[in-house]
This record gives sequence, structure tokens and C-alpha cells, in this order.
Amino acid sequence: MSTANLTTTSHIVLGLVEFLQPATPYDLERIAKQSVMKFWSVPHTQLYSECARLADGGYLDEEREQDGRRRRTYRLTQAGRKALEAWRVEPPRGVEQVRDTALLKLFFGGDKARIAAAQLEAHRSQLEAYEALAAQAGDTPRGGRRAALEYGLAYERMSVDFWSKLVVPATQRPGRGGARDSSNRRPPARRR
Amino acid sequence: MSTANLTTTSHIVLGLVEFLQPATPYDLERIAKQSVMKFWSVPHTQLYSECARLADGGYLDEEREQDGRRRRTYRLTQAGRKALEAWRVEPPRGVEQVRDTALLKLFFGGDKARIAAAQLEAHRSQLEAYEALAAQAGDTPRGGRRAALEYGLAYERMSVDFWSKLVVPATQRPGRGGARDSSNRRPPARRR
DNA sequence: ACCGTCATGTAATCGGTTACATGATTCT
DNA sequence: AGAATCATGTAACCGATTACATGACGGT
Repeated sequence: MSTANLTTTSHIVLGLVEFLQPATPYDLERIAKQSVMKFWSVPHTQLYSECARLADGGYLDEEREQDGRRRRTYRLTQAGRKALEAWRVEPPRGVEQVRDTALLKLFFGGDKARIAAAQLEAHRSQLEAYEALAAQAGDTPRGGRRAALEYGLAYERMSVDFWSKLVVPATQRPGRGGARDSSNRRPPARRR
Repeated sequence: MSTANLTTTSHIVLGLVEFLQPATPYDLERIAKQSVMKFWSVPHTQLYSECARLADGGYLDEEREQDGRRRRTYRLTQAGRKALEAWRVEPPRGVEQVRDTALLKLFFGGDKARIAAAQLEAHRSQLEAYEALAAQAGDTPRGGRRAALEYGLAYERMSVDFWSKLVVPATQRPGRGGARDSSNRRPPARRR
């Protein structure tokens, strides 16, 4: 691993390590679950293997406990910092593909109403989760994290809107003057 | 491959075959590029290998030319039809993750304005592409295909909107009364 | 007859996922 | 002390991507 065999996962790990170094893979998992993994998850086993890979490539510095759990803790090396910065600075070209299974099934002729109902439910609940996060706005004051969350909100609102228009099969389409109710009103929030 | 080791790719292939059987992998590639692959692409080599796998598993019927290009042409078997239908009917649980690199870089502290500029450009052009497709509305009259396209439009509009709000660094925020121009007006379309 | 590109693949590689494993802590 | 779960991994598998290959066909 001399250069450029760093995957997206690698950079996620680098970014997380930077954020809370020194850190064990387990630490990474904990914060990741509350933040990035909302929109890009990585299984825990890969955090371990990726850290090892990165240490092997000279991007992370590894230190291991001699007793007890024999944890490995990592920090960025100079090379690690550089690699992360290089990746971060370069704006991605082009548009990511959507790769949504629901959309795929829709495309291939799945039952509109059924799919829409399920998706609507799922997106509503995801939206609520984001709104709850946004409500505790203090802890993500003004940064990429906040912006990413706002994207999440916009995305889920769009989704709710889209799917809610499909739940009712479009047999009869109301005339132009009709005060059609296409609001995205959601049912009273359930408490867990 | 007795059951349930069918991946998403498998189902895409099944869906495509159903759509224009009998078909060669090359045929699949051609229509796919104009439709599904806009939002879920599959490299051509995998179309070949996946067809072989599916034929091997009894989902596709394979027939091979003896002369010339020695093409393999495929059609659905009964099992294939069943598998496709089963997949199609079952609404996906939960929400797909976004997995957008631009968002990731934003999250990890990349330069807002630069990323936003690049994304804005990319999404605008994607939006235009979808709009062009939608303009020839005749060929996708009323079905999942049309709905998927509409999702694409909604998605791109949301994206353009989101990123356009980030291109200008939020140093000064206009007062409430200000007639801020946050329209998504795009520059005159370039012709190729 | 030759040449470019069209069409059809094969093979190697590798990251990511899934399944399994085991010693530390904590709780009762 | 024993059970439960927390924490830390290892190993195998496998689909997806990348790189490479080669014979047909169409045009000049």
C-alpha cells in the first residue's frame, strides 16, 4: 500500500481518527454510529482490519496494550494527515448514483402503492430521527457535520414528499382547481 | 445457487431479460445504459458473468450460436420469472443509505464552497439530462420507469437547491427583509 | 486486404460482508 | 461464582471492479 490504494472506507477511518485520536477501533465505532454511519455505515470488523491496513501502510501509528484487553490505539502519522487532507480538499467529480432498491423495484414494475407505503413509513421515521438530532443543535455548531445533517433533512423531506404522492394510486386525478391535500403531515410522533 | 443467493445485480439482470427477451448480455447493456444504469450501473463484464450464473442456477435459459460471434442468448425460465416476481413484490424495509462522497468530504471538513461548486455543476447537468429524457415523454408512458424518472428529477432538484445554498460561504446572512436570490436558475444550456 | 471499432468474453484481484471465536468486565 | 454482555478480533467467502484478450464485422 504505497499510495492511492486508499478506499473511501480508509478515508472515513482517517477522518474519524483525526477527530478523536488517540482512538481504538471500538472508539471509532461508537462515534461513527452516532454520526457518519447514519449515511455511510461500515461494519465493525472492517474498522479493525482497516486500521491495521492503514497502520501497515504508514498512515496510522499503532500502539498496543500489553495487559488486559490488549487494545490497539491509533493516531495519525504525518502521512496520514497528508492523505486525509488531500482527499478532503479534492472535490468529487460528477454525481453519485442513487442505488436505491425501492426505486429499482419501482422501475421494474413492482407494486407502486405497496412500495410507496413502506418507503413513506421508513422515510418519515428517518426524518424524525434527523429532526431530533437537529433539535439538539448545540453540539454540531456550524461545520461540515451540521451541513451534512441539513442534507439529510432535505433528502428525507424530498423522499417523504415523493413517496407520499405514490401511495394513492393515480386513478383519478383531481382537477386543477381542487384544493388537493398533498401535505406531508405526519401522524403524531410515536414515543419509544 | 439453490435459492436466495440472488443479489441485487441478479434481479436487475432478470428484470432486463424479462423486458426484452430473448437477449444477449450485450443487448442488456445497451438498454440498461439508457435506463436503469442512470441510477444503478453494472459493468458489462458482470452482465456476462451474471447471466452465466443465473443460467447455471436455473433462472435463465441459455442458447448459444454455433457460428459467427457465438452469442449466448437468454430467456427467463419459470424459476426466473418466479424469482423476479417475488423480489419485485416484496417492498424493501427501511431506508437506503446515501453514501455520497461529496457529503462525506463535507462532513469531514472539506472546503464547503469548492465542493458545493463542483456538486452544483454536476447536479445541474444531471438534472438537465433527466429533463431532456422527460421531454420525450411518449416512450415511457405511465409506469415504474416514468415514476423512477420523476424521482430522479426530484432528487436532482433537491440537490441543486442544497448545494446552491452552500456555494456562497455563509459569512454574512442577509436580514429577514432582504430579497435574497436563492433561485436555482441555471446558465443557458450548453449544446454538445 | 487491411484496419478500426464492435462485440464478447476470461482471469486476477480485492474490498466488504458474514460467520465464527474468545477473553474481559460487569452485574446479580 | 456464574451469567450476561462488552470488547476485540480472525477467517472464509464472494461479488464487484479492473485489466487484459481476441475474433467478427464494416468500411475504404
